[in-house]
Amino acid sequence: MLKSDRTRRRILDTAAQEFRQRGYAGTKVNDIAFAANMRAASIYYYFESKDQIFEEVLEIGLRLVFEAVRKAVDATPPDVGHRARLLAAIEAHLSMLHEYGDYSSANIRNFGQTPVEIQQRQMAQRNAYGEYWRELLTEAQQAGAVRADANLSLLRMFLFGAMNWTLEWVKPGKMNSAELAKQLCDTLFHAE
Amino acid sequence: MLKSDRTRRRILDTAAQEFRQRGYAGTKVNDIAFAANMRAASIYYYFESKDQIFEEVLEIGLRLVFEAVRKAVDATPPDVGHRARLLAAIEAHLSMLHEYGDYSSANIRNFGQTPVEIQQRQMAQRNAYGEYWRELLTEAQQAGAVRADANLSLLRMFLFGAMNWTLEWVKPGKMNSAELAKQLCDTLFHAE
DNA sequence: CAAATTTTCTAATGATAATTAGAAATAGGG
DNA sequence: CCCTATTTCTAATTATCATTAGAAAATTTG
Repeated sequence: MLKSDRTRRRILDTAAQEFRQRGYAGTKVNDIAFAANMRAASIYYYFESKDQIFEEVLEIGLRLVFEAVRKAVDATPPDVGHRARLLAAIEAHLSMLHEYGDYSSANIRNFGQTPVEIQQRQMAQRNAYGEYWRELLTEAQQAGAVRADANLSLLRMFLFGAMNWTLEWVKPGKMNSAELAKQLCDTLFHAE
Repeated sequence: MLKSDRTRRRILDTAAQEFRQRGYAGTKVNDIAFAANMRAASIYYYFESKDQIFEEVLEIGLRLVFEAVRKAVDATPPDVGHRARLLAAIEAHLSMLHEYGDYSSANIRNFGQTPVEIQQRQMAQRNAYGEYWRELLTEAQQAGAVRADANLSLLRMFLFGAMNWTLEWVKPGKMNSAELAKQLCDTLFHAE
């Protein structure tokens, strides 16, 4: 890996941390720079603007989770039940959410306070992820792994809320994704 | 009501809206002032600093919800089941959350990005609210209204997550607290 | 109405921030 | 070691922002 790529990555990592902690407007290019062991001007060798850094952090925060979930679902054997597939998806979401907590939390915490132009460019990705889960849940319900009378739109929002909120209360490094996923799955999908 | 009290209130209302929309650091005193039909300097006749406004918005955002929930619970007749009491609490939380959406969302969205001194002063109130729910759930479980094997700490966090997340997806003015509360209650507390 | 009080405004002040220009330093290949 | 391309820095520049001073306007009270 090239040195410049590593530096770019280091800037993104520290930026994600700052954005999570201080918000979009509260994060100063200077803070990012010093946390990454450089001066503010050097940042501009890698990025055009603070906005560009922010947007890339947002994008990564969602993409890593989406990719991990898709991969986990694809890796479940065909003969495994839909309930187990949901469990795998939830565990992957939780696991990635916390492994890259600065990115995903920067995304979740700041999205609603992001300038509209940036929000709009991120919407396609967001919608795709929502749609992916909608399909997962629909198939699971059709297979009887989720109560037939459950309102899937609501269920999905409850699920997102419960999962994403873990970023606000699970202590850093204390995440037990498998256990948490199991409990959440049992709580929300009690179909039998 | 005194005129100056009304003005103070108007400043808080518009400030809450700005803090929700643009975050703690992204909200300018000037923006608050113009949205409240005055100049920035006039704000300082009512508040010592932007931080003071912010802190008061945070406090109101949580207090209104806490008070509404306590009141709703106290209003349930003694002979009503614990499950119905939980339902009343959830509906009150959701209802207040959205009725004063700018305040509560300003609180929820920005708390994690708030300067530590401010966070610390808000912790007592936060903890009290959490404790209140812990007791509600404990009593409900003891009465058999919640599965005996449920982990109440987790359940409470799932519940908070699901409820608070509604601020991010329920369209303004479209909140049907009663229906949403019922669905959430059924989903999370399926004890029988 | 006039004096006293409350409220709001205009115009600084001083800090802080994003970004740029262009000079220095560093590193890799010959 | 030297040349070249890459990377980083120092020092502006320009803008924005919270806050204050103190004058004007509005409101209340006698």
